[in-house]
Formats: sequence, structure tokens, C-alpha cells
Amino acid sequence: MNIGQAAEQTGLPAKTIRYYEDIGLVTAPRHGNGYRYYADRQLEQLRFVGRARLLGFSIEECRSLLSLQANRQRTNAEVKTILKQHLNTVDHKLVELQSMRSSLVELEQACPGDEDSNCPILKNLAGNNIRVD
Amino acid sequence: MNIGQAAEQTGLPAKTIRYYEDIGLVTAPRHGNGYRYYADRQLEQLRFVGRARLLGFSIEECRSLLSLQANRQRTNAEVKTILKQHLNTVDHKLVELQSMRSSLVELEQACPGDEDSNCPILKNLAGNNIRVD
DNA sequence: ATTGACCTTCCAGTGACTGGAAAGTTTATT
DNA sequence: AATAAACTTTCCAGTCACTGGAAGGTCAAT
Repeated sequence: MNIGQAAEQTGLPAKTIRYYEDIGLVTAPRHGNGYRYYADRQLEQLRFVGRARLLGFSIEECRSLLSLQANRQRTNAEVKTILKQHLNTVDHKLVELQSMRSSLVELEQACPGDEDSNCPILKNLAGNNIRVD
Repeated sequence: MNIGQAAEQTGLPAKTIRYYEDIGLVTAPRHGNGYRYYADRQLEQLRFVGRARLLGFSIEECRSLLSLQANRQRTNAEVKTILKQHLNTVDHKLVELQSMRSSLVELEQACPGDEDSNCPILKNLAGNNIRVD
């Protein structure tokens, strides 16, 4: 199977699949004409990476996960450690985004959004903090 | 005031302040020796951008906000529109992250994290979905 | 023989910085 | 006055994970 079909099968763009090969994440053998050849093993690896990426794992984390999957001596603990670290990162991002969101909602409510020009949003950004109390 | 003190005053790294000038976001006049000179106006703009960035506004959004702030003909509506768009973006990201998080937590709970090698996390990534029902 | 759909590599751009090199300037110390 | 330390300048490269596009090779069908 050529890269186009592999893309179709895995849901990953062909460009991305080539990129993964470039960085040595998922490599594919070649036909005589230089075309990449995708068999079950490669498709599985690509789908594996695709799913891990959907969960937000970085490329380097995907690399580690792929290598653990290939290693029969791995332990559940090793895998779980990577997951926990990633979960921590996600939690940090969530806290950040939620704090942004609550500030934004506060500003949204403070601004009437009319044709006036005395915008509380700009005032806040300029340092005049909104006092709600 | 030179860039180092401006950095100290605004909390932005000098590198970042130079970058903002590079992209024409906040420009500063120069001393005779070529050093950038920061007066109140520039400091205010830098702090403005700094706060907007903390709220997650993109550089281009910051540019729009700065230009609205400089424009007396602006309306609250124009400012609020930018904020609402950004809030939408933040909400989308939150949904995505929360969905990632719940999948990750599920996987975390499914994996005992012991010295075994039959890892449910890897199984899930490989396509063997966890069945909880 | 030619069209069109593939495939290849390589280079450049994204966003928002950040690090580092090489060189000029100012300030402080000796 | 010389020197060293601390500042500043510009420019180039790297980050992350792709994505777009150009130029050219290959293959299947008409």
C-alpha cells in the first residue's frame, strides 16, 4: 500500500506520515521505484501515534510509547509514568485556560458592547482594574 | 529608560520587547547611540500587551486591541467582538483539553502501574478499546 | 502519446518567542 | 587612563508539529 492509501486508512495526512518518517518516528520500507510501502505493522504504528496525538501526547512521548510497546520487558509502571506526566501537563493547561476564561467572562460582562467608546475591557488591559465590590 | 529597565518595569523579557518591535507591535524611539528609549507611552503599551497575552490573546489580537485603544472613534462593540472571538477559542480549547483529560484519567485508572507488561494503556492506543461496561 | 493522478525531495512558513554569537557602549573600578 | 563588567545592538538559528508549494519522477488509463 502506498502513502495515499495509508493516509486514508489511518486518517493522517500523507504530509504528516512523511514527516513522521523524517523524524524517525514511523519508518516505512520502499518499493523499487522509491515509493514508500505500508504494511500492517506500519499502519498499526501510525494509528497508534494518531491516537496518542489525539490524547495530546507530544511526539517525543509518542516515541517513548512506541518503544515501550515494542519492548516486551516493559512494565505497566513505565507506561503509566508517561501517562501521568502528560496528565499533569494537561491539568496545568486546564488551570491556565480556566483562569483565562473566568477573567474573559468577567470582562465580557463588564462591557455593554454598545456604540460608546469608554470600554471597560480596554481600561482593564490598560491597568484600570475593574472593581466589582 | 533603556530596554533593561523597561523589561524590569513591565515584567517582559528584553528579548520579547525587541521581538515586539521587530514585528511592529510596540516600537520605541532611539537614543543617539542606537539604544531604544522607553517612556511612559511605550511602557503602557508593553504592559497592555503583557496583560492581553496573559489572557491568551494572540499577537494579532493584541495589535487590534492596541489600535482600538489608540482610536477615539472605536466602539465598545468592536472591542467586545474581539474578546468574544477569543473567548470562543478558549472555550474550544477547554472542551478539547477536558475530553483529553477524561480519556487520560480513564486510562490511568485502568492501568495498575505494576511490574506486569500487559498494559491497558498501550492496548488502548493500539486499538483494543477498554470496555468498562 | 498524453493526460492526470499519484509519488518523490527540498525549502520555507507558521506563532511567539528564546538562545547565543559577535560587536558596540556605558559605567565602575583600579 | 586602562580595563573589566554590565549593558546594548543586530542577526541567525532553534523550538513544536506540522503544512504549503515547487520541481520533478512514476504509473494507469485513454
